[in-house]
Amino acid sequence: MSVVADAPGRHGVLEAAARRFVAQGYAATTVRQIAEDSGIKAASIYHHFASKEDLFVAVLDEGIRVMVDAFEQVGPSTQRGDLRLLAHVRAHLGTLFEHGPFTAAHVTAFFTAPAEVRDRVVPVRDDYERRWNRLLRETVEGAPDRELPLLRLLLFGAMNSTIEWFDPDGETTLDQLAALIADQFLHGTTSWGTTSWGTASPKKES
Amino acid sequence: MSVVADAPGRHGVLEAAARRFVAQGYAATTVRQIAEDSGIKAASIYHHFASKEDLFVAVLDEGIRVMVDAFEQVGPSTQRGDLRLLAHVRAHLGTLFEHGPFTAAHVTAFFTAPAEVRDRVVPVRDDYERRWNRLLRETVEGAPDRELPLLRLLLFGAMNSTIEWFDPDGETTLDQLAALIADQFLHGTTSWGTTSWGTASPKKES
DNA sequence: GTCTATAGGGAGATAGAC
DNA sequence: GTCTATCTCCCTATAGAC
Repeated sequence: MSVVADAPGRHGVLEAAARRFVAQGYAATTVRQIAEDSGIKAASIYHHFASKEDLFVAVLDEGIRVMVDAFEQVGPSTQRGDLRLLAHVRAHLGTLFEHGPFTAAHVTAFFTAPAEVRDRVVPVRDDYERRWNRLLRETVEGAPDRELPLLRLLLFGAMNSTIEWFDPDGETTLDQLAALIADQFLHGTTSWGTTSWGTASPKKES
Repeated sequence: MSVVADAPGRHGVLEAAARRFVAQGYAATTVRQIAEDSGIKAASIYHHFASKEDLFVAVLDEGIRVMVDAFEQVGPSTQRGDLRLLAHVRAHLGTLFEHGPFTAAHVTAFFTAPAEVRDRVVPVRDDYERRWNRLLRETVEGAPDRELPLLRLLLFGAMNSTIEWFDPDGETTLDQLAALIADQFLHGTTSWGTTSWGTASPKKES
């Protein structure tokens, strides 16, 4: 904790804020802590952001930008259904563990914010969710259209929960975790053993 | 919000606290709010609980008790693999939506608490998680033993995420949702259509 | 078991110098 | 763009009467 960022300025503050929001939630994070992590004083935060609430919204906006970017970079090149879904699952997990703390804030801090703050972020979330609905419609065969949003919510639930227990420095790689999740989502657990994904290892505690 | 409980006393305080913690998280919830919802003054809270932290731990302890109770009541009567898992998925969803706000606090409020508070609850969580590991070992065929905890985490992620979007008063019943989740977990999404689960309907917003 | 009163601390945010 | 100093508010928790 309390690691001073290399470069201050607006983006340094934004990243320090994201890390604190992820670790402690919105309410438990103080502007003074964010300032200390950024290497400046609390009052200086207000030169970059009008309020703690605005700072939080800026963090979540950046988180969505990272997610949409990663989604776009997968591109339509991978065409077969299963591999295409796998590529997007891997990209989503990448935004949680490899592309800074901004996306993780959506998972761990979003619901710790007051409802009025959450409402300001919902519109940008919708865009990302629509991309996934479209993707599932094109890769999942058999499921009726009206159930796709619900299947997406279950897949998001499984993917996003990893932020609470997966250790990216453990035995299992993100590639293996993505393969496991994509395979489980598409084919379930009873048909196990048709593919081998290597060893899986969650953190010590739940 | 701010609904005054019918009966005060220790359990009234506990339930009011659980509701607030679920809705706002640990840090954003004040002892004054809990007192107001319970129909007493803030100072009176401290007659029942030594601190806000103790009150929070008591809520989570009760949440685990509800979960273990529900798990036990399913019993070993349902013997076929798929139906047995379905019964436990249904029971777990029941604790989230039908048995008071205590279990929901584990999903929405647990990670909003300071780490020292979370650590006090981890031991009681372990018990419930072990039951599920045992259940999956007996109902899921094919998966290697060392991957079962990871599959459990994915299933928990999917089940627990429902607290963020499922509307128990909507078109879909909890029975249908449980069937959908159990079927998806065991058989995936590509073999869809072999069973019909009725209409699924999440809330308006994500 | 609940109350009034209050201690003691820390929060978000602003004013104005440099 | 960052600082020091400070305002105002509300938090958890305690003391002691009833």
